[in-house]
Amino acid sequence: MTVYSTHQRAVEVPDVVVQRLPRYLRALDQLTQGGATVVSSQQLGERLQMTPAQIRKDLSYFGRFGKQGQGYNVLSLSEELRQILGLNRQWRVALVGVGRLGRAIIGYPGFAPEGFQVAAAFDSNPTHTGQEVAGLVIQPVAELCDTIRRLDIQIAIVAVPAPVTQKVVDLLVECGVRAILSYAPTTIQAPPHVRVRTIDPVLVLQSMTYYLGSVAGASPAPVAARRPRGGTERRGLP
Amino acid sequence: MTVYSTHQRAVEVPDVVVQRLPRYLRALDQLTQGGATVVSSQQLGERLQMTPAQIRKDLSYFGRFGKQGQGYNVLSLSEELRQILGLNRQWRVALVGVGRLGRAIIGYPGFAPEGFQVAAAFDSNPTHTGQEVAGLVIQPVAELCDTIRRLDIQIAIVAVPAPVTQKVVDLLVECGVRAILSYAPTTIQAPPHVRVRTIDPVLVLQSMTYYLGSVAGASPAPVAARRPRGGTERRGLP
DNA sequence: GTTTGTGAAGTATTTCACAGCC
DNA sequence: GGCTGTGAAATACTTCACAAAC
Repeated sequence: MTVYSTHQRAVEVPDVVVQRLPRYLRALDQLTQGGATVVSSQQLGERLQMTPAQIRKDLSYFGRFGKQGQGYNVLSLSEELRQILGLNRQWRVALVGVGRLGRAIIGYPGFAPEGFQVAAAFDSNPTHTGQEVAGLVIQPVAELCDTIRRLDIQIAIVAVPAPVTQKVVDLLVECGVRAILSYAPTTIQAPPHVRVRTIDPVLVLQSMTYYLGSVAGASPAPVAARRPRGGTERRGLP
Repeated sequence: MTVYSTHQRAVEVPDVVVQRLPRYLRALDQLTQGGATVVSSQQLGERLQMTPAQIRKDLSYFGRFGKQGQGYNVLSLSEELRQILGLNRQWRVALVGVGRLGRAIIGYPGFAPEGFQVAAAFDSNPTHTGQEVAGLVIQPVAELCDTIRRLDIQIAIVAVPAPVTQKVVDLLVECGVRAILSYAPTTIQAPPHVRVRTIDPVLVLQSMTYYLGSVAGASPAPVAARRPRGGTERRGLP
């Protein structure tokens, strides 16, 4: 997976860069739908609220996809990105925890069109197991490893209560899962060969209130000076 | 909101630092529950998978909360952080979009204990408006500004389809909302005095597959060398 | 004229390492 | 002995700016 540039020097791609690639891909898909065939880093930057230089630099980690004086071919660049990200295949995903949140995840229509198929769902609660949710029979956690290996599942989504999250993660790792998306509001430990990312809306809200000032309805002034960097923050163009 | 250090020099607190504070707070709350009264940056770091130096540096933006040779008082540090983040009050939150996802958000039990009360819900679909969900009557979007101003709401959660997201955001901004948490898979524009953060599980999955390699069941090797930085990634201690 | 790809420069963020204190 | 707070050093990331290509 280490990328070699034109000059055959091994270059570690920063994770921040990898995290931006899907956003480029999405913008390109929208452009395709809009009928565009070519796009410049400038145009892409306007759409994504980031600098053209950053887009060019990011893409240059992986190859030379553009044409000077013209820009990037929308279709071929999106094909390249899909290739780089490993998205030109289906990924089967296991869901652990089929409570309120887990059910919302199973029912979320955004995964399938992008090639992520929730192929198995597990819960430890015997009242849930055996139930069918969105065409999936909830299995007991005891069957987790068997099913994950049988279906060659490498990605898991965890939506269990915080106190049991680490145990579930340990089990998933043991069964061979290599990427985990957790919705549990807790820190997770995993060996370095397993990628873990957490989605936690409360943490997001709790950091945004910092900028609101705690006095109700007062002091809208001092916020303007502060500018965000990176992440999912929006950016002003210079 | 600009913070003055001991020496009265104005210091801009980096947003990455602000984003980590809620994680410290959560760890401290867990420690309290476990009966701990004092904690060192070392112990906190182990719990949160980050370096002690980073924790100390982060906290030092806001004051001197620790005691040499001893560590931090768990209770008073968590009180300080709550103060800094503006969390020692209730925040009323507006929800826009009461489809499948919006309903899951209304029903999510994690907000209230942290002081975030979903106080109003809106939808443009007349079949939804008037309905009661979790004790909240869904209002038409036409009433959005009135209600937001009447309830002095400064935070909104947006769970509408991508194509209408920008329009909803513009409206919210116009009504005086200053922080927006969006679940829509699309880039959002907002003036600099409005904080915007997006939660997008598909983007997360799409960047994780990069590290999996696209060959099914093969090449588990090259991943180990790559190390994450910041964000919600876990970190190995040196 | 336009736009890419990229070293070099400029920022931002993290980590080191140690004086000072308990 | 242990631990914080913090300048300084190291590293990571972004932006600049321009030669080369169309």
